[in-house]
Amino acid sequence: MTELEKGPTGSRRGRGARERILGASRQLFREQGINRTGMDQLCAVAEVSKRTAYQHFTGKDELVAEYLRRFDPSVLSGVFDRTDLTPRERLLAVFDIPPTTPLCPYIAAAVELHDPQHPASQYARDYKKAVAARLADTAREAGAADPEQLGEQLALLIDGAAARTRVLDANAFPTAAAVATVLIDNAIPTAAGDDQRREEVAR
Amino acid sequence: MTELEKGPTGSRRGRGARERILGASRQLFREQGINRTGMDQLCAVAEVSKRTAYQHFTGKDELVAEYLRRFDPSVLSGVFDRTDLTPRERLLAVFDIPPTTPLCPYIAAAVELHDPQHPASQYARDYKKAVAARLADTAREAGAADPEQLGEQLALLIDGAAARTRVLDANAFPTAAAVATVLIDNAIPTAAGDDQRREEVAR
DNA sequence: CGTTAAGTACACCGTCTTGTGTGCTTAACG
DNA sequence: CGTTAAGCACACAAGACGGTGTACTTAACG
Repeated sequence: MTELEKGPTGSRRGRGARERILGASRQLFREQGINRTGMDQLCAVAEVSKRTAYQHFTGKDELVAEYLRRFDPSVLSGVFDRTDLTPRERLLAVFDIPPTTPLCPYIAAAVELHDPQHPASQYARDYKKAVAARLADTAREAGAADPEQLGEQLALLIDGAAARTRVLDANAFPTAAAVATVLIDNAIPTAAGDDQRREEVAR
Repeated sequence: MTELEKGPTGSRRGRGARERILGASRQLFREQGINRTGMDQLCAVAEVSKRTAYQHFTGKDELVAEYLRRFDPSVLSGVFDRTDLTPRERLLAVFDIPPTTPLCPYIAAAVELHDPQHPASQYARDYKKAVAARLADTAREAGAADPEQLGEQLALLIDGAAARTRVLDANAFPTAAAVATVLIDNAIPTAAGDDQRREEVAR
């Protein structure tokens, strides 16, 4: 509302309520899920009175949507802008996630909220499409025959790795990376011949 | 408890409570999710008194676990046993799901329950591993170079398609099938030469 | 200093949630 | 027919949930 939203001038414990609320959301929604996190607990962790929370957000739904909007998928957004990598390397770097990743809140939100009309669900959809588009752009840059298709395929691999990691409680991104290598090398005409490709497939 | 659990002799409307409860679970957990389905509503749909429900299941948790155990993923279990298909065709048929599929309750349960220790979460893990193993068996039968790896990769594609279909509200299985084709043809030494393979990739 | 906006404390509401306790009816089976 | 187990109706607990009302304090800024 005011232009003083970010960076509480003096964080005398009290002034930066909105940011503290969103910080607590990030922590609790990841640790416990959205539905299992009550507003009471959230406010307690954020060290914010409940009244204040409801002055910043009309309801929990709006808070959830904003939480997703604010979520910075540091891996992806960072990878796409790295100029030290070739486009092909960037496509593969997407699967090189640190093991401490909290795991795709967009999928979690869509499943937990269970309502495609929910603002957060809509945003999750938009975000997923945006990632696929970014991947397609990079694929095009890398000279892929059908960039849109490759982008969609790689996006599917990311989601598959995320979902499988969650269910199995074991990192599935290496498997996804292996598949990605095959797809990329098949889609991009490189100097590498069929022999090398076949070797990478077998690995 | 008794040996009369399945097949109510006379379904005079009243006797087969347990089956009706599980039937209602299948319907409601899919339509609304687990957390958004209360025991009151579930009992109403099942036409069962709440007291009866709690005599069959010690709590909702146990009901959820049993719901997952009973879930018949008709597509997968059917596909693996089809003798009219070659192993390779069976691996691809997995992605040929009817559009009316309710979409992987195992992933949904793992996300909704948000507790890896929950019986249902543990079963989901077991099930996913079993599917990967079945895929690996079929891959071995088809003569794949590294059946375990191919099985794990195909399993990841299935989960990716399921998750992505849920989030985007659009069928992602065709994309997964396209990737599967590439993987399978790369992993299985067939009479088909590299030229044909390259064509399939471009499609 | 005085105004104004931000935040606080805390009680409270209605609703929904899982789960029980009690006493009754009904169907199956020997 | 009489026993036994399955099921039923219904009220009720106890707590979590999202959300509000009210009156108060504090910090920033001109």
